[in-house]
Amino acid sequence: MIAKDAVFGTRPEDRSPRDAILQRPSLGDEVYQRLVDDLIALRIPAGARLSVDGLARRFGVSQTPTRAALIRLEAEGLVVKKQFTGWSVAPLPSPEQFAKIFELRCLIEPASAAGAARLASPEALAELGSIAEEMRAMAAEDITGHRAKLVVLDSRFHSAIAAACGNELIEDALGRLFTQMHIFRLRYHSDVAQAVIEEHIDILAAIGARDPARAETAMRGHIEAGRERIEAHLDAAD
Amino acid sequence: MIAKDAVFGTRPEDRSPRDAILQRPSLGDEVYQRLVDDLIALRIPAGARLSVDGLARRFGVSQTPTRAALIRLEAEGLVVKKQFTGWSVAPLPSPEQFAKIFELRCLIEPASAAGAARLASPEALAELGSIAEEMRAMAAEDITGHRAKLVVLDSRFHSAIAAACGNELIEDALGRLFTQMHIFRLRYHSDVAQAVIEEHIDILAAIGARDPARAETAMRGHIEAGRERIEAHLDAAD
DNA sequence: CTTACGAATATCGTATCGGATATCTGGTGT
DNA sequence: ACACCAGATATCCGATACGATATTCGTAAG
Repeated sequence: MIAKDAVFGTRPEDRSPRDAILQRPSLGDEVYQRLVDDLIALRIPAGARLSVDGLARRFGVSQTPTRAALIRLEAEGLVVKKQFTGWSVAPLPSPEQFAKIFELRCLIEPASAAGAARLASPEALAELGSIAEEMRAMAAEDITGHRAKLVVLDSRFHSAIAAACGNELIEDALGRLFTQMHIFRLRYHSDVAQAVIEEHIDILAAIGARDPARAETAMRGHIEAGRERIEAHLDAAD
Repeated sequence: MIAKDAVFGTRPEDRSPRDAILQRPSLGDEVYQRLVDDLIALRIPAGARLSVDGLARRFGVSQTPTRAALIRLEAEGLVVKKQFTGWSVAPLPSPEQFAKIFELRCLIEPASAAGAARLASPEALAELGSIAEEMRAMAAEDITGHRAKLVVLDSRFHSAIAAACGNELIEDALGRLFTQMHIFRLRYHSDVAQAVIEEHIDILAAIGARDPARAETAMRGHIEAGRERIEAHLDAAD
């Protein structure tokens, strides 16, 4: 894998204590992770200035790891740098850019679903099942109260499929898209619809049945339906 | 655009002197560019250690911009970092990884060709034409003498199509793949075949005729033919 | 109200330092 | 001869101080 997806990894706790001793994360990694958390939760507004000095003081570290984190974030498109002006949070994707995200997803994700149907390990299937079940239970209880959490689980579901398809390049490419999409959806208060949960179960059933063709079409329908849901939501007043 | 493709940009000279005064690149950017040039030309072998101190002395800058460049390169997968050990040039892609590159290209590039057929500007068409013509003239003269140059032009041709398709996300995603592929091809002495040049002309004709469907199928055939050519080449002794 | 100038502020990059860790080297014991 | 262990070395990680330069913003003049 070229770049580990630190945003929507399917198992946040997969770094065992034993490994933590052998390879604890660097300070730069920790600053990066905290900034990612803040950014994808919209705790820092789009366009806000991110001064190296201010962030370093806030996190209690020096400028060296802070710069490292910002450079990584810049490479992922979450922040932008302007010469002699500094870093700032990347502007919100416009609806046009959002359409481009869906265009690319629609090229890649049907194939990732088909690949997952062929190659998913039993553990990966269990992971997918638990995410889908968690979303179903949560939505049955109260869909509006778990808005942010459902959006996170939706990203985790798609990331888990990408991770199971056997092609790390596909996983990386989709990971970048999911981050952008996540921020967009939180900002525009785009809920996870009830239909999403049912579509996830359809996709999971096809993958579990080892039916690549059905997984592919289910995923394609899911993405196109999602695009239409969000466009309808954007047309409505906000 | 999220991340400017600094590897196979179609116009290396598009930074006019006027702009250079208004926004000269940072030292980190310059170090990054020089390292990219060295890496994609294989002037630094795969696996070689890249010490921050050594590179800083070599380029006549301090460690700060050198680290910035290495972090960017790491995010693009050209170098890898090991905690407390340092950076080194990323290992060569294995044939399996190479197949995964083609798998992803085959998902995206037919769509980028179709998009270019719909949206390419006259300037973009002229650019594509000049690249295709340059390759044709070069190959007619002596194909083995211009091996490296033809590989570069091939990447530029595909990058120009990606840039013309109207979706920066597609352009970015493909840019990463082209870099990996370029290095792989140079390392394994995989020539640009005569057929490649003719296939490029077919694709260009379909784009120029504003025929998305034909551009899409031509591109798909081109990529699959390329995969088969390289697999045949790998099977042969090296 | 608009424009221009200059001080304050922040960034970019340099230089240097110390602690922590990996790697290499050489010696010792079996 | 080989495995194993300890010390030396090189490098990275991070902190800090400083100068050069660009941006920003308040203020004054037209």
